[in-house]
Amino acid sequence: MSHTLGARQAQKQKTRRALLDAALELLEGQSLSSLGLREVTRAVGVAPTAFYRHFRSTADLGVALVEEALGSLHPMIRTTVSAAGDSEERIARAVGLIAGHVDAYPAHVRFIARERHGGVRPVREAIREQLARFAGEVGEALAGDPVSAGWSEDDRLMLAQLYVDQMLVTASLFLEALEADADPRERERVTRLATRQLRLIGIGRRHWLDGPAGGGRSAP
Amino acid sequence: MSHTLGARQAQKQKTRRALLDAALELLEGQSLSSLGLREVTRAVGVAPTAFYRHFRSTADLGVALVEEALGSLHPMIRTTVSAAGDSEERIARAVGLIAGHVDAYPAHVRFIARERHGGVRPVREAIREQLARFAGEVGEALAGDPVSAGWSEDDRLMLAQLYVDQMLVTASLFLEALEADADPRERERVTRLATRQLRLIGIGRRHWLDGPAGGGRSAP
DNA sequence: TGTACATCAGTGAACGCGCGTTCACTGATGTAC
DNA sequence: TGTACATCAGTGAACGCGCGTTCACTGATGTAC
Repeated sequence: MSHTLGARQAQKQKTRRALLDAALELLEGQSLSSLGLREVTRAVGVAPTAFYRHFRSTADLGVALVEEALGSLHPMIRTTVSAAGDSEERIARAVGLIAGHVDAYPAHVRFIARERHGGVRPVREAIREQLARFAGEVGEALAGDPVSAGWSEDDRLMLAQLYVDQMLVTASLFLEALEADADPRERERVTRLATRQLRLIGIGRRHWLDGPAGGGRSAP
Repeated sequence: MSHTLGARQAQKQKTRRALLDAALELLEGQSLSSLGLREVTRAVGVAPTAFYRHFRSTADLGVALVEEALGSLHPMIRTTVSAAGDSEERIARAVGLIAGHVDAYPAHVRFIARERHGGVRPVREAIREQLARFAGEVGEALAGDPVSAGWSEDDRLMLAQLYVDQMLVTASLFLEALEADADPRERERVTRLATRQLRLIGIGRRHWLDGPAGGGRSAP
């Protein structure tokens, strides 16, 4: 609360926000690699040249969107993974959190899903970096979980990456359900599917160290 | 062998192939939604208007690429899932097949990964359709596997979708390893990771019907 | 508090360029007799 | 086999349009004294 933004800075932030929001909306129907700078400024109602006061290019704007879309997820990760309750409760909570996040930020979710393998390298790299951080955090959280006690760091990270990818797959199924039709049964179907997939992974997790050699090399 | 293509038809096919190949190559550095018709024809060396003799639009060309990229995968699916050998051998073979496919058709793999959630709806839908067919085939193959004997149709499909998504995740990791650097250790790392993830899923699969209620609701 | 000067977010005209699409065409290939 | 006509893959000129980027600018906000 020490220094209030000057009127100039405040206005600049406002324009920047408007550019980011307009871009995110335009990206519902196209990829970042085809998003035009003039499209964005037109949507906001400023001159095309104003864009350069905020971003070097649309790729640069894309990187800013990555930070925004994935940065807000970190608190959620903690809540999801390290929460209390038995296995079944935790799965239900995780799936519910994913569904809720998709409802709250559909454009962010679509952006990440679309640009993760999209045509703009710096954006792909920013997403990869953020997802790697996520996986690292999930891996740490798993260390504090009795179910994966005694696992090697390596094994925890392997499972963490499986969870992160599974989270993205599920989120994008919820997104499809959200936009394709208003049929609430589709949403229910995705919940059921994701729940059972997490359940199967959870079972694999509980038996990971069984068998003669451990580390998943269990007997037939 | 009944009717050889006339010279005209043969030439047309040749141009069509050239357009598809050129597009696929141009798509290594961008998304379909920013691919220009003139770009493609320029790369092939024909007039822009020639494009219309083969495709209505670049989106239409994209749909053709989907059929090509995913159609060729069906035989591989059978080989992967329903093959003989113990669990560990089958996992090794599956991971090897994925790595080999990425080596053989990197552009196809990138195209599917990129456009699965890309900005061109008809292409997304074609990919979704093909992947659903895959999951169906994998589900059928699982029916003939003693490890998932007694599973409901629904459970088999759940696992099949998990496998298909996992296959795509793994393929795109191999692709990154292929293009990012020539370091063969990266490839080895991906092989190790994918192998262990499949192992964990396999363990979950073997214990799916354990426990009091079955269907994955195993006791803590 | 008032004044003089500096900063800088946003403007608007201008540029050269590549885009998708239209149209009438050419000339090799195919077909009917 | 030879001839006359039909088909149609690919051409090339032309169109209007929106693009990214440059530049000198304006005028409100900020700062120094």
